[in-house]
Amino acid sequence: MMSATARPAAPAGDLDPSRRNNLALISSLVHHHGVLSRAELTKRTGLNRSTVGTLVGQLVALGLVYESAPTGEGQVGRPSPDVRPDPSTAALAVNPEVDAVTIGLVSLGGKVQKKIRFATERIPTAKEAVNIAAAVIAGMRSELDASYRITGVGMAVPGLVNRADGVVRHAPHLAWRNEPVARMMSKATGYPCLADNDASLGAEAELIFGAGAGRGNLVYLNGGASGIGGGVIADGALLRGSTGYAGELGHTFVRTDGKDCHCGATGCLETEVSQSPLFELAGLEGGDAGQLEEALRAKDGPELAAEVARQLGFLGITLRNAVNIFNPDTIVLDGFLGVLHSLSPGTLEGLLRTQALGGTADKIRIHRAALGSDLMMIGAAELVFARFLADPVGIRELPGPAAKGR
Amino acid sequence: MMSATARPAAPAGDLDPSRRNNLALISSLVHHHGVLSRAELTKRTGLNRSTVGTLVGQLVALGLVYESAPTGEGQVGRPSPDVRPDPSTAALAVNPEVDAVTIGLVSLGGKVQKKIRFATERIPTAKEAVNIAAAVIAGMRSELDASYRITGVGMAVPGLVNRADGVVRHAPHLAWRNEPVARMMSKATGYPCLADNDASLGAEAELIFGAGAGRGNLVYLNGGASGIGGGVIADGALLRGSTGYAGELGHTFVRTDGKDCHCGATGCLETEVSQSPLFELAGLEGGDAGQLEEALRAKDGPELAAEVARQLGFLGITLRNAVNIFNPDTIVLDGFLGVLHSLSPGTLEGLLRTQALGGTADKIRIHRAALGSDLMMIGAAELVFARFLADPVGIRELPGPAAKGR
DNA sequence: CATAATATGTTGGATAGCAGAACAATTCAG
DNA sequence: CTGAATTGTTCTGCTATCCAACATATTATG
Repeated sequence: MMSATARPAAPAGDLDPSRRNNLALISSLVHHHGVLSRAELTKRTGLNRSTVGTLVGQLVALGLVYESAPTGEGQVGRPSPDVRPDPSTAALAVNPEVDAVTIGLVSLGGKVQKKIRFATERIPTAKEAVNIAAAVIAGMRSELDASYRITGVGMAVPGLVNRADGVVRHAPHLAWRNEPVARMMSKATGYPCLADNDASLGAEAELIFGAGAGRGNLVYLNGGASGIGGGVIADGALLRGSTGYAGELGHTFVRTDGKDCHCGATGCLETEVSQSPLFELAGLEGGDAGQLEEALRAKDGPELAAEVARQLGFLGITLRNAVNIFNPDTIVLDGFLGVLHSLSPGTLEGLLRTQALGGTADKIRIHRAALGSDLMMIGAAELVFARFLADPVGIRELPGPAAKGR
Repeated sequence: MMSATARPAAPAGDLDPSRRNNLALISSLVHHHGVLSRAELTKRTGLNRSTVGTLVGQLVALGLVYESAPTGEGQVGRPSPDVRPDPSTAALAVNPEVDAVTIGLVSLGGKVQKKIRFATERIPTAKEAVNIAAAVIAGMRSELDASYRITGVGMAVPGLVNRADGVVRHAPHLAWRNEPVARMMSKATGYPCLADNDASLGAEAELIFGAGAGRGNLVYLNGGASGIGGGVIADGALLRGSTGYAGELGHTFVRTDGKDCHCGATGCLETEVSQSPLFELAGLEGGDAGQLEEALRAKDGPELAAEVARQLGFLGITLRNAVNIFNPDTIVLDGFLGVLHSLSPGTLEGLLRTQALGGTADKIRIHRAALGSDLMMIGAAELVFARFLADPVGIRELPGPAAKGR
């Protein structure tokens, strides 16, 4: 059996493409849903009972899922065993930031098993970030070898990243340029490694496990110390673009005669909307979004209200553009953008209702990010899982250290 | 053999999904390329020679393609017969505008066989547009029945259209609201009918047959009497959005304190960039983009240059946003936007080079639309073909008049 | 508490679609 | 005219799936 999916026959990984396809389908369903009975799997895939049986059996043998005793829920008929993602299959996640490198261990199913934040005194270079991550991973090594099957390392980097080759083209706040971080990380850890933009991965994580679960059109905006990052899920798939740099909503034009932005343009969202004036008004030196919100809620006043309104106005322009362009069902705001939104609930919704086209704005749900600080870990791990789940049997050909030239 | 593509098993149209998939693959390849030898088909699909043989045979029997004598090109070995789209399989295309309704006959392979522009004195209502089109089609009926197999009618409407149900939610320049045009057209003609936004269809047509052929990331902008429409191809697929209204780049924010737009917002591209001042400067009362360009080229002067620069500046802001968000490889400008661009070549490229992120702007090609006035016909027909090619065997279940309630 | 009804896992053919091998056809090179 | 190269054609075998019959486990019913 052979079904040529699109391009010159995918390098047949030993298995019939039909089988590979169906294996990937089932393992992805289980991974994304957490628990799914075999009966539900047959319904969702449309495959025959007997076929699902053999497929699940194969996945169990591969260590991707396991079957557990049916949770008798009072249904008539023979109970169907629960199929769950096998948490011993896992991926490592790395997220370099301005002031820290965070390393995580995420198991299949999207659960963060471990998270280590390594604070740095200075902004880490690419080499330093890789070394820190590699050292932490080396420390976990015996535990990993004993209890987990590590499928690879995923990196979430705040900047322009080419997912295909794992090169960071430019990460302005980290001052990285043309750093082949995936290759470096592979060499340092021995695991295959993939990298992508942090906000893109955040968007995917929110789509699969978070606020946008089940929705196919999601706009994700994250506000942090390193500016505003954006990721877009359009019609169920992450927007990548021709060279992989799509989704940079932080540089949407929002103001005529605005300030100069480091990107070369003027009037970018990122120059008008930032967290530093908020931290100042809150009387804080630094901290995370939660601390910021707490401090701001305590300190009320016209000055604060004006600043919040000003920033929300510019954010609203960006969202109005995004709604007209993407027609999303869900908008997810993370970091201090989520704080802004919750300080003045309804404001953004109101702006969209009057300014966006087609009167479809009423149906858009604006959420704060649901996954919190685990988001980047889950997103980065998903980078690895996605590739793994697409072909659970075939020999992985990630740009690992053992990979032959290409 | 069965491969569950994604959702609850596609309603098996009688045929094994694997076979259906491969048939669709081959017919699409032939449709998009025009001519393809059987040997090339085996290479592109990765399927076995023998399999391609049976598949092509089946498509010939279905009347989708035909094989013709090999064009001996001096290649060693047995010549491979050419496979071409069968032009007797065709679709009808309808494009209502402010001042006319255009009806076309487009055959498989994207060739416009016939095009009739029916000028109207007033802006047509939805009912009038449908009646005009139905009358023209009725006039062609005997010819159609004799020489063509019509697979359906596609409509390209300047406004927000829901492709799924063929309802025009709002077409401001036509003053249509919630018009179920697909259903109306089906009833009037007896053919299954589909409808979508004109610019979206233009983008698809340019992707498949025009300036963006082969590229997967394309931003299409069309400037006409009815404002500025946009369509985006992201990673090979048209951007649709949750309710099908994505791509409205004409309402990108480009100016603080700009004029009010009919959409409810201020400072939209469409309010700042329009063709009427250009026609005034050219001393024309009306006409198409070609006439406008000719007149403007004859009439030089600082006033004109200033207006062109002003409009290009705002267009540049929109493109800069679009480049940051979509990271496209191709930008296609149609209508008077194409004229603007060609009057001052290099201006937009320069703006993007300095203002867009990541230094990838150099690789972006900015084109004028290649397909000219046939564009909407081809795009609208493609709407029908796409559905037909996806399952050439299965009984079509378009919302035709014979379709049972749903 | 036994039996019926229902839903689901399991097993053994049957079928559809594709690959592969052997052979035939057609062209170019000398 | 012969050999090499390429591709169409035919036939056989394999694989993944579906289908039908049966087995199993639970709830509903008297």
